[in-house]
Amino acid sequence: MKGYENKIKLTGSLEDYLEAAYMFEKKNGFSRIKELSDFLNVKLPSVNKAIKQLERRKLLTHKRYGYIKLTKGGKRLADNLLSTHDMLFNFFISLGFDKKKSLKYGCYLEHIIDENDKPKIKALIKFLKEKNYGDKPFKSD
Amino acid sequence: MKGYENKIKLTGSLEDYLEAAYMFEKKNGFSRIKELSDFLNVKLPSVNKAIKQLERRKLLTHKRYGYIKLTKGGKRLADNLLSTHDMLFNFFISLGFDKKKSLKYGCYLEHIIDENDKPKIKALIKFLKEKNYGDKPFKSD
DNA sequence: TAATTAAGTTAGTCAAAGCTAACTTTTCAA
DNA sequence: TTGAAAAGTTAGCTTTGACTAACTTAATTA
Repeated sequence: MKGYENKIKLTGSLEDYLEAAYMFEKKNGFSRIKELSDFLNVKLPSVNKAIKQLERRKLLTHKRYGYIKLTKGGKRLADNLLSTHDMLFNFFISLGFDKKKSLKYGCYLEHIIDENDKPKIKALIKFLKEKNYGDKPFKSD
Repeated sequence: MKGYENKIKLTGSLEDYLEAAYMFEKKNGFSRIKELSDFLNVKLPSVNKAIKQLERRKLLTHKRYGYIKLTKGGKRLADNLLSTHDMLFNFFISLGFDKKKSLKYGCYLEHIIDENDKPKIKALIKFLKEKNYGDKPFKSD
């Protein structure tokens, strides 16, 4: 039915796995358990389990001992996750936080931020960038 | 030993319980399981268990079937948590988010925000308040 | 003051998300 | 081409933080 949105609701953790898999796939055409393990700083069996769950939800396919590839639906979701991720990272950067902190804070908020607030955040980034806030961090005392 | 800081590290969840208990205690002189349950939207046994953990860590005392009161150390910690909470709430308000969202986003970040970033955030709030950003929310398109 | 209701407690269940240990498959180099 | 190393898998454990069901204590009110 038109207009019907099949909301796939993942946990924050599963969103991280999907997002990372998508990143590697964009770079190399596929991703593997091992690189996700290294990237996300979790052990191989943790990745294995997560990938199985994403497979059950039809967000990706995983050939035993082989490649991981996102499905169409997985890509659609991951695209949105990644753009949210990037947006929030830029948001904190434009507020003057360093890269490490911007990544940390962004990575937490990306799982809970409301879709309706994204335009506002984008507008804020644009505004702050124009003011060069990131380049002229506040003196804090 | 002077200069030695005994870092009590709580989970985000336990921080929420301690913070809420402190809020009620400031208002009424003590807190109770039931009001924490209502306030935090969890069942009575969940509060009970959390309170026991905070008691083990000597952050509060709890008389069976009775009052909850923070210890000196509990108050010191809770004071810091609460001020972080308020700061982040104000931060999002000053960026133009509504109260509900400001609370939500603040409540997530308060458990992970770096102590060193607080002065920056305070400075940002001050700056944004002066510019009246909260009152003139961005047109998002 | 006895009975009912509200609050608090205890025990045990569940899901999420990590882990280790032990095993299997694949890959690569001698 | 074979055998060691790397990658992947499986099973089962652990912690956190919620829950329900059943019970006990305290408070209230008829």
